[in-house]
Amino acid sequence: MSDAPVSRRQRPAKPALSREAIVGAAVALLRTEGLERLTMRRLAAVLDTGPASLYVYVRNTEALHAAVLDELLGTVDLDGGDLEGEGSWRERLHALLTSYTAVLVAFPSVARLSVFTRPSGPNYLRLLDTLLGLLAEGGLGPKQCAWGVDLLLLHATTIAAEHGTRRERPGAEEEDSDLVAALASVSADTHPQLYRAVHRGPDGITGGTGADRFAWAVDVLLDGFLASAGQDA
Amino acid sequence: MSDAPVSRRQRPAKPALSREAIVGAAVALLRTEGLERLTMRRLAAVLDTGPASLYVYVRNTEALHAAVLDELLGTVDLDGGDLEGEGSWRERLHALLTSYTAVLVAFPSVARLSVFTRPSGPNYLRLLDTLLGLLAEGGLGPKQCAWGVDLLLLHATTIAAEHGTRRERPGAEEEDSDLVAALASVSADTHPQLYRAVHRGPDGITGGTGADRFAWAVDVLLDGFLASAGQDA
DNA sequence: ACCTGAACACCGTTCAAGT
DNA sequence: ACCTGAACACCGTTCAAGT
Repeated sequence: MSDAPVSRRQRPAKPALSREAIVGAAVALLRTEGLERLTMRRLAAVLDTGPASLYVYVRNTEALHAAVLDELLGTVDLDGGDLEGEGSWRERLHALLTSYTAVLVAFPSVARLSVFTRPSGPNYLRLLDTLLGLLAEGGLGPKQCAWGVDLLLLHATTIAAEHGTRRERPGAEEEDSDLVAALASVSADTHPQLYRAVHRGPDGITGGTGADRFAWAVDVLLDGFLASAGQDA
Repeated sequence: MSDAPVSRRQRPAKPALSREAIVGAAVALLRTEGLERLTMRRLAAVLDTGPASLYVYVRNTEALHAAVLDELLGTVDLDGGDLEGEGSWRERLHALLTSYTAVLVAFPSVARLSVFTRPSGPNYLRLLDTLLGLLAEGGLGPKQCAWGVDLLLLHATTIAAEHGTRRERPGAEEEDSDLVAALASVSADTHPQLYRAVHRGPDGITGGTGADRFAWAVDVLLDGFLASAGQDA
């Protein structure tokens, strides 16, 4: 019996190819190298095969990326972390969106991807359901809930993409300070409004921390939903 | 005198290389081929030279894209089109943002780019100044104006990117109908909130036209700004 | 200073041929 | 059915050598 060749011991057995194995290896590659380096060719190399073999299981690069996004959405904490169902609907909603952005900020390249990729996997559906429940609990009308969920997620996704990108890519910081420099040298004569908005400290156009501004924006949206509900009653 | 060789007549004179000429050709290439095909190599070919020559004037591909974005922002109508200063601040703001999105929807790939590229050119600064003026006219406080401008532009940019992408790329429509199918088959037992939001017609989660939803979102933001101003007065 | 040929180090995707 | 070698048609960027 047991006549598995010794070579199996020396080099780890080449894992059988499967969609699951491919997506798993893709997520691992994402974690170590980032989405930019998650290419069909590199992935094939990791799996010890040629790129052509992947096309049996994955339609193309875009489909691969979508599968990876689906996978990551499973790590979002839907229960509001520490709160565990405690706290007002507004607090739990803040916690949920913060967890969502945290996941994406950890993978800025995926955040960028997810701005333009509508997932449809089970994790995304569960996220939608939970968010809708919180908004309904807040007393929003059906339309405000249905349309608002999109807006909240869009906002959270974009913020995560921006923040993560700034953190990750040196080029982005350059662009940022290009803008900061341009704002600083704006003249009160030609851009009166902008000049005032720039020179106003923490309430100015460049003021506040990312977290402050994120929380502020979420409340703006929620208050806007509430006001909108009153208008089309 | 006049001893320009006849060959000049037969083949149009090779235009002198310059940053201006390069960006001009880049915009032309963008219009005909889209951002995806606006590569250093193609651009060089159009300019009848090798790719290496472009690096004398443009730092890299990213800088080229940023320059192209700057260029396009110049075509946004800041005066609110038909309104020409008529109408309430809210109406003019809607008109301005609509013009902004229209420009970006016409070039979906640039819209995608501009979600993650903070321009700092004169056209962007003028846009900021005009928006700030409209918000101030609406009676918003300094913080609401300064932070709100970002939010409005972010929203408009993202919507344009999404809408344009859906219009342009067949793959996006596939993703979309993947999601529509997933939503349609959601069970009331496992996803009660989502189930209700799906089966609610025009006010449902997939209801309304893009324009409806865009306008609704802008008003949500504006109402949210107004509510937020009351809170931290 | 400006320009460029040629090279380096990559890509995604397809397809005929193998097992 | 699954897998793959090899090819096709591209990329961005650098650099030594030319003008």
